[in-house]
Amino acid sequence: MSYNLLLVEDDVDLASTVIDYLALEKIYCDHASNGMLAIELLQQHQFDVVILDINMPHMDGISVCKKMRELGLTTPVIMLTARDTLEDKLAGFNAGTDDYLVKPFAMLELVARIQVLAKRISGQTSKLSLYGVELNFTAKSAYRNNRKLSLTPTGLSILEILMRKANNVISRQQLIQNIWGDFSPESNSLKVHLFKLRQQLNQNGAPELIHTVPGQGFIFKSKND
Amino acid sequence: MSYNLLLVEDDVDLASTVIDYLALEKIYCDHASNGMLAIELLQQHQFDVVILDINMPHMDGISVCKKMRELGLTTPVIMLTARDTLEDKLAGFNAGTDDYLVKPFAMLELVARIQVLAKRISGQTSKLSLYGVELNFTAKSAYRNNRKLSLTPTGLSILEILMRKANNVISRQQLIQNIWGDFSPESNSLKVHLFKLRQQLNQNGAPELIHTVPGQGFIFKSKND
DNA sequence: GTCAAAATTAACCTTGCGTTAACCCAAGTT
DNA sequence: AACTTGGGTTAACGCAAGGTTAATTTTGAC
Repeated sequence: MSYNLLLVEDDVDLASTVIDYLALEKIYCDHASNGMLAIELLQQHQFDVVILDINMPHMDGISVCKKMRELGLTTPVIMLTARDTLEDKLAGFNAGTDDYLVKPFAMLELVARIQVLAKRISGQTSKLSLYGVELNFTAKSAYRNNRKLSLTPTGLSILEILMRKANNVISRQQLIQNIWGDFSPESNSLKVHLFKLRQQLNQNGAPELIHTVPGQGFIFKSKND
Repeated sequence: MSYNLLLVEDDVDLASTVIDYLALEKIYCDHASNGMLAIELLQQHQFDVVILDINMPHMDGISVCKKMRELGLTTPVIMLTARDTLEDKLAGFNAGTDDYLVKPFAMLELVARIQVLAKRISGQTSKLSLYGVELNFTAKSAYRNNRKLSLTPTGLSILEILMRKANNVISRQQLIQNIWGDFSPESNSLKVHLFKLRQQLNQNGAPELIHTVPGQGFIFKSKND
């Protein structure tokens, strides 16, 4: 998995050290040497995470973060700083940062924290694993408790739709829309697909995961409570 | 905004210190003294964030977190620990934690980090919570004191209408208008719906929340005001 | 063109929501 | 006291939504 970052850091040497290291981890990193530029780039491109140095001339990291949030930019932010007093940290969180890392830090810790944030945002994984159900997109296969399910393409896509919105009710209409697009079968096709999908999922008495919410739709979750 | 946390910590004294402090911040915190119990509680209830001590007998925090993720529990985790080596941290992130805080830590920092994680969740699930009644729009379900109510679509929408205008009287006409639009049933349908809704809300002697204002309509409020 | 897999259809069964009507109760009116 | 009015409670019914099964059509690989 490769991520797309923005590093905001006025110290060019430090910046290139970080960028080079992250490149080894397949994390690609744009660089902005000041806050103004950062805001501009953020408005033009989509980043997974922003790494923000606090101590910068002109516009410091706190202000950049505040400005971002004011502009409605919700990209996760990790603040980097040498200052580790509680006051500084609170100022950071107050400005809307998601994480706060004190220099000197280990690159591996930065990478770990980047991954946590990036994973949350981009649901773009090739595998989806939830409640013992594993969905492998590249292999187009699904497992429950390590037992392979035999699903048809539509069965698989129904499962995917439900799992991606786990714990959310999906209406019949939404399902139909997502599977068939604007025009769809006229009869109980969906019902049959759902039935067969559940049949596969619930082999040997495994608990139901696709719950019906009468009059509302279906929901993928562990227990019906 | 009030959050609902689970603290997993075997040291009961420390636990109650944390819980008491968080209570001041309007953060309500259940307590599990061991990993097993934590997993069980997590499967039964919906928490915004889990605070997980790493160093516990029997099942340590790392294992608890791993187990959670295996089970598909995506609740954000903050690990608390006295161990601050890079290895320990990486083990934590590898197990699927969202944040890692080294003891001793400032309560205010913990609170700040809780809020960051909780906010991210609350952005994903839209809820309305009032007087112990929780309305989850994404799951289209309602709870009172964590007990699930079985409501029909109309029941749910009546509850929603009343809760959105809590402490205001809603006339019958307004209710009918909002539920059925311009043309509506001719008989006592609304009465029956209301009756069934109250029946669900007031199970095991819970105090009435939907009060009748004779000749005016209905009002959602707690008794003592 | 054949064949198997997948999708759709139709028919039927089961569940449960919404509506209705009928009845109950208390308070106010005549 | 009988009647009216606003509201609460209950049971019954019809119908739509959902689930199940089998048969038929479509698709796509060979």
